[in-house]
Amino acid sequence: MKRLPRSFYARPVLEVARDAIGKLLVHETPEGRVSGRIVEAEAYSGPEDRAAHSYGGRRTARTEVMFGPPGHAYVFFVYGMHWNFNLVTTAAGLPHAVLIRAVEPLEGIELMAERRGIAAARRELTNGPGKLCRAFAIDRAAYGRDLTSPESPLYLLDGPASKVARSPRIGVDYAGPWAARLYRFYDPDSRYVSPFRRAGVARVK
DNA sequence: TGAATGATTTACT
DNA sequence: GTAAATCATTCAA
Repeated sequence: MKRLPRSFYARPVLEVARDAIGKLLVHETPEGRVSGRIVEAEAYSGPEDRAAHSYGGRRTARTEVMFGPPGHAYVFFVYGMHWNFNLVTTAAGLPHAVLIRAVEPLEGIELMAERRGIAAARRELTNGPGKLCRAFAIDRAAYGRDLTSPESPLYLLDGPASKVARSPRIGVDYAGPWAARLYRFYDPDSRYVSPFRRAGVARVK
């Protein structure tokens, strides 16, 4: 299997978010190799998107990597304890990114369980953006990493075709009309999709 | 320099 | 259902 090339990331952010479902996320660390099938992702299209960190063209040390070329990792820290992992997409100068919200564990499940401090069979292993970063040991060190570089221990592989459903994004109620947009993509058959607002997903306004 | 605040998770009631 | 945990980043002064 070959890691996904830059051309995968260098497309409109909604296409990348949709196509990310079913792809494989791999992280090789000294403790071992972990991988999983991406089952949930969200598109963020700053500077217009009020829900995006890059809204209004806000260019800071944190958002800087989103203004660079596609195929790099945007990793940020929230709520004082959780890391979130994004794919930088589209083109240099356009701060667009795809938040990876959930994966289905494939390899290194025991290592993930150890990092998470729960049983390997639990879906809580990787069914949320903060949880999967903990299980995959993704943190500040991964910020700005080129996912297409042969030397990068963190990368994406092609994966089996997947069903894809859409919904509004999670946790961005403050974003006004942008909160209603169907920018969240997920595999409706996966048990590892994040549990937030299960009922809300069916809510069609 | 200091205060406010999250693209969340977890443990409670 | 609600609330606490906990701190990097941001913005005002």
